[in-house]
Amino acid sequence: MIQTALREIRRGTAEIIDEARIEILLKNYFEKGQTYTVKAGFDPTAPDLHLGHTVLLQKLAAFQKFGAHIQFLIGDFTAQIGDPTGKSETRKKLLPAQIEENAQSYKSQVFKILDPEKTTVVFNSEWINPLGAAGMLELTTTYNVARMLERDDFDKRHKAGISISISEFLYPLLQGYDSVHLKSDIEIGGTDQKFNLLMGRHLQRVYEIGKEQAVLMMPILEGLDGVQKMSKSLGNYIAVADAPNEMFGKILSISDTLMWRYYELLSALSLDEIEALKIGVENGSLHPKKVKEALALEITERFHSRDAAVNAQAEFERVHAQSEIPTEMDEFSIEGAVWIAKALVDCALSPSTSQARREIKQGSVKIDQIKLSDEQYQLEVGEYILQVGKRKFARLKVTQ
RNA sequence: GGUGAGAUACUCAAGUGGCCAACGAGGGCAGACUGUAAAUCUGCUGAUUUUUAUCUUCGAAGGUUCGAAUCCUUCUCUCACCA
Repeated sequence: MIQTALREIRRGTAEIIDEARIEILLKNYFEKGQTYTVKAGFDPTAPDLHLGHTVLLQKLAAFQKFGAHIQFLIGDFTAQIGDPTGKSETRKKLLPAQIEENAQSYKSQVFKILDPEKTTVVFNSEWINPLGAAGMLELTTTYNVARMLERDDFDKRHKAGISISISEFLYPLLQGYDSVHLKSDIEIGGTDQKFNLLMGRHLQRVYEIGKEQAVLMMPILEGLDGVQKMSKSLGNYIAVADAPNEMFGKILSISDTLMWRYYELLSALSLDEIEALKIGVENGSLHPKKVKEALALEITERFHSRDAAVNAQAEFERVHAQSEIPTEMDEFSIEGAVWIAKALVDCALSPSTSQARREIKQGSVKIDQIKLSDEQYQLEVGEYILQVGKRKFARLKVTQ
């Protein structure tokens, strides 16, 4: 039992520090019913969550199955400093109103994954504000500059002569102090958080709270391209708020290799179930596409509903397998006969008429399912279904 | 503060007076093949209904020239070494 739980906990992790401690916590839970706390901190800087963020949530949900109570920490105080992790320059400060708004957005999203009964949402300003100047000063005596500069990103910036604000030195200290205040048993975070996570252990020792948190680090989820990390700025992300059809389609478009990665980090299936799928694909009894569809269904259902997911699948089948048109698409209306390239731009199917002409030349434009080759084509009054490539559709009404 | 090097399209990167809307690679888009997978092959990848054309673009602003990404001046920023 403990071993099964431990396997699930270990699943997909990049690194675990003090695994023995986790094992003891699990043992106490299974034998004596004792619960323990798992802390995870979130910067309320990014209101739109994508699947990359949910990797951590998924792990927290796994912990909840094995007796953990989650301390879902929203770093409203620390957000005022800005986490220096991975940044090459000092971050801009966030306004309190923005922080509040982002925090609310987080709360509404995370309970799609976490069990609210076993979760406490906390804000670190609650205990950092009362700390005051004296407490803050005390905190700073626990660490020194040389060790702070050992940290990779600080080191690079320091050597390159790029400014590091003193307040940024406080960030890891405060994050660590959160663990002191919350008396966390375990803290989880991304691999890039290692330094900050270890600070929690350090400070728990210094402040003598009688335990040192175990640390569990999750890898960064790759985006749709399978190479770079999932991020909004790279455009390779699946947002938690994506419409069901879009979400389903995006998941189905990932590569087979990446699919297993997503299974490992995002699926709620157990390791044994995933292993069974893998074997099925390898011996040919399962088609990889079916397996990917199952994943797409699971994830779409998680953020929407069973019905929405099933519909998305049916829709996908219609549009792509049978190359029919989707049931729903954006509708546009234009007055008077219009040049096709212009119409494509107006329907947001092409970014420019030049691009539209190229697309026509390459045979990717279809009107009512018929390929168009004449780039001078004029659309007369009537209703048309325009298509560019395989996935962009629009319904256009040309009026007098 | 001193000296030197550099800034070219989404990214890297060639181009040192006209053949430059700018080589090449990556990325992206599209077509073929497929399972909207991967791999592979092909085309496209500043804008514009003048499309074997026109306009705008090579850090910014001026200047030289019939003609400038390329030469000159000033400015802004980045990097390296020294202090």
